[in-house]
Amino acid sequence: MGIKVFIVDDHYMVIEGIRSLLQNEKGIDWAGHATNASSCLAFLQQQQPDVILMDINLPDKSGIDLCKEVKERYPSVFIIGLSTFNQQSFIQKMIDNGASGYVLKNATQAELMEAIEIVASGKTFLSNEAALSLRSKDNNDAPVITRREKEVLELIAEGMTNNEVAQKLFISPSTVDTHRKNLLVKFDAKNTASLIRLAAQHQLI
Amino acid sequence: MGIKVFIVDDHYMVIEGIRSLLQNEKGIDWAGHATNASSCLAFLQQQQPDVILMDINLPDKSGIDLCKEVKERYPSVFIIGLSTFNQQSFIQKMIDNGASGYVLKNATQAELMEAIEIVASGKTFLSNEAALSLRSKDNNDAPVITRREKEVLELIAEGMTNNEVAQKLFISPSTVDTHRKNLLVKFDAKNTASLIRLAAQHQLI
DNA sequence: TTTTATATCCCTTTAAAACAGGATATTTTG
DNA sequence: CAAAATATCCTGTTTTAAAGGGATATAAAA
Repeated sequence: MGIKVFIVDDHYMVIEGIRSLLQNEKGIDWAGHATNASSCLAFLQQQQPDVILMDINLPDKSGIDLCKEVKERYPSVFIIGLSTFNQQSFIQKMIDNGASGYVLKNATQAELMEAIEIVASGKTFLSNEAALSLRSKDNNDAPVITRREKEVLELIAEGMTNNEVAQKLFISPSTVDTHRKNLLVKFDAKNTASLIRLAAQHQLI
Repeated sequence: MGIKVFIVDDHYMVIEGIRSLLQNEKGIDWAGHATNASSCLAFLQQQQPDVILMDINLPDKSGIDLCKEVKERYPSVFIIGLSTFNQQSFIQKMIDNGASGYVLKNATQAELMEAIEIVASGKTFLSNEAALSLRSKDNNDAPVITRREKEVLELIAEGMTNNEVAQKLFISPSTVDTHRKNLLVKFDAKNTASLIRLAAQHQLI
């Protein structure tokens, strides 16, 4: 009875690749795969694997959100983030949301196996590049913004004015203005243009 | 003697996935793989496969440029673009540079096989989604902007006002305003916020 | 060569954002 | 519980952007 591994990735070729890398490993049992967040959650209602390899980009929901949801419902399942992007913000968010590891898609079989085994034992695994990225100094961290501020930010990014955002959220235009002011301060942005650019760079919109 | 297929992709898992998908196909011979453009070119000096599956994102050079280079030197080699991105501009550029097909990474084995066989016979293959994307009117393609407009756009994204941009570029604020108006029209943006978001989404800033 | 695209410049009015400087109620958390 | 964070709302003023309407010179393409 090996480690039961499940995969969520919207790319069939990546699923096949991982299956191919793991199929001859004795310590690994293939639990199955999903190509989106909802079928992953549906699968988990039936059975829980030991480790989930989870892509960050899924069609219906971000892997970052899915990670949080899965860990809330099934805390005993360990999650390894899987991505082509070696971005500090992604890695940090996955870890924050309960992931036990992060592996890049250009990882070798040995690296993948190492990650699965370490994570299954309850420890944390970061691939070399991911660990480096987390430690890098040119760490232009995204500012911490509240849920409400994020809502407002997204609506502004869609082109809405303060009044429109206010109507949409059933709050006063003054409140929207305040959130906006706080966003400018938090991002150290001079105006809306730089605010949206910074937010986009940090993948917040 | 089947169709000799070579793969260039920087993701080991994708290479494994494709190899796994193709290994039991009788009409296919595995010619090898490369994880970057230069080792792909080095391989081609030794031997030429019939079909190259080529990722658009490579570490040293874009697949789009590599495609052009390969077709110039080895016109008899057929190339299939491979990408997670179903973006019209990418597909078009690959075709323009001599690719005979475009397949998304979430393609099934059947689709991949079909693509390889059709392309090897000298015809062109586009996956369903790619073909749709090429024909779609709600073309999620970046609008064509002039060099000057791009300059202005970048400065706006940095948080500069019209007056500041004008000073920087040694032109009148009125001119900056005109460029700005044209940018809003070209991007079909309601205001600066949506303009910057769209520009960021199209990797223009 | 004539059209088209690009880049430049101007005016006016209205709408929106930025800035300043408050206040209060409700959560969250140490 | 008390402090901190969050979310809500207010009155102003100043600055900037958006929308509408123009115009001219030049370079590139048909």
